[in-house]
Amino acid sequence: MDWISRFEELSRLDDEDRRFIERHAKVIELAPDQAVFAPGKRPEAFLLVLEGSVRVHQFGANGREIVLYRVSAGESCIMTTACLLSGEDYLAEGITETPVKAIALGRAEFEAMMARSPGFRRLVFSRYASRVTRLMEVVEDIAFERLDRRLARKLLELSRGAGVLDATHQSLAVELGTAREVVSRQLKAFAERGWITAGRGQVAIVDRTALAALADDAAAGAA
Amino acid sequence: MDWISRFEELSRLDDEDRRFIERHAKVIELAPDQAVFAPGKRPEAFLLVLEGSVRVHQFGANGREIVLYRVSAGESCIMTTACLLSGEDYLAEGITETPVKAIALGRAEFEAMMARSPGFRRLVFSRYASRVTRLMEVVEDIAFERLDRRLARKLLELSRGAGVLDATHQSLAVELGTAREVVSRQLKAFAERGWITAGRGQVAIVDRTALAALADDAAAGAA
DNA sequence: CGGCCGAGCGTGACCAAGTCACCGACGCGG
DNA sequence: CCGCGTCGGTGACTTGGTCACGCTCGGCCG
Repeated sequence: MDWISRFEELSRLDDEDRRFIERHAKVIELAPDQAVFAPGKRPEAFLLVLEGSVRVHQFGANGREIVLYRVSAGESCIMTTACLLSGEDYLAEGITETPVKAIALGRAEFEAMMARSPGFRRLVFSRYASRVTRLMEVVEDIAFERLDRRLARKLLELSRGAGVLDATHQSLAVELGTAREVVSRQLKAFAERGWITAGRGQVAIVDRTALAALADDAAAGAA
Repeated sequence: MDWISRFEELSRLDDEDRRFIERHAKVIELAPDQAVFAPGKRPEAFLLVLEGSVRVHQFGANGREIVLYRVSAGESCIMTTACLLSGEDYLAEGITETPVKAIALGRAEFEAMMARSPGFRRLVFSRYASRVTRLMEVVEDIAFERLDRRLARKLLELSRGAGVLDATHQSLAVELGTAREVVSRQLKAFAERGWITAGRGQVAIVDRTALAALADDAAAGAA
């Protein structure tokens, strides 16, 4: 039970607060591709992810879908926290991408921690704040950025330095909140320029610098 | 100094907490069209709006702009709170639309209130949560909805029952995060169907039910 | 009073993105 | 080996965004 020491903010709490958490928090484990929460449901507990990552999706009326953000190790999900504290229902859906280990703190225990521990409050709020700014970045992205730049960025982000990336055109479309055909066309254009090569269910990054140039280029439309 | 009684959550605090706020909060007044906060700046205080409303804008690289939400009487701004608590800079800009009266609580006093008063914590969090869900609705809107429906909704929302609405095509474009020409075209289409009539700087709603039908129609594409 | 200028609007041409319909290729299980 | 489901490719068309204009109204200044 040394998960507390893995998180800076938690390990900085005083001993009493730490013991309180250790006594009242449950560690839960989830398989991949499971729904952590879903639209219309009410949250039960405050969640802090210890291992793995959770993808948060928003659905549109027409069946389209977009990934809003991910919650990874050391982070808590604002959706859960927000709904827990305000009593609203979820609007989005959370799905585990990997096996996930998390600690869950019931509503009453969460409120008790908020009352007693300044460090815990700071932890909750700072997580909260960075999610809000992240959401605003998503708005900026879909409202103002061109799709080729967004796709280039996403490819670099998801490949995380690896040369090959497992993703279907459909899953990339969901990441960007667009349609599969659009992704197919853009990937084809990238392939024709020699920046990537495409395989069934995977994309190989060939010219990382070219992609990065497109993604970063502040002036947008040169080349 | 009876502004406390105007807000349910505030008036439900115990006497001691109320007095603490009364002693430490400053009431500030702002003229219309003034910047309350702007990108790159650091927040100084927690703000709760008593009268008037503040528009929160996000800017894109290419000069385009979108209205994320408004903060009106009885509400607090999550941007301010989030940045105050996490130490991040603003990403958006807040502009008063009307004369605004608000109470400001310094950082230290805000943290003290968070520490001592469960009711105050509930107030802050519930505001916070409803903003997050609002932001997610914005994402859904721009990512998945057709522009004609969004414009119809916005016209109904801004007219608030009145028959005539003061707004330039440009200001409507900013509300929706699109370009002026696009708004002009849509308004022309609405006018041709006899739903509105357009004047310089104003739009008169003629057929409210037709607009509402377009806005609400879940199946989207009939007619 | 006339002329100027800036804000607001109209428009056509073009490009980017989303939608629809349909097809072919691959892979897996029966 | 066949059938079926997932994945990807493609053309035709609509919607939305960009660019480059030009017009008009209203106020202001000389």
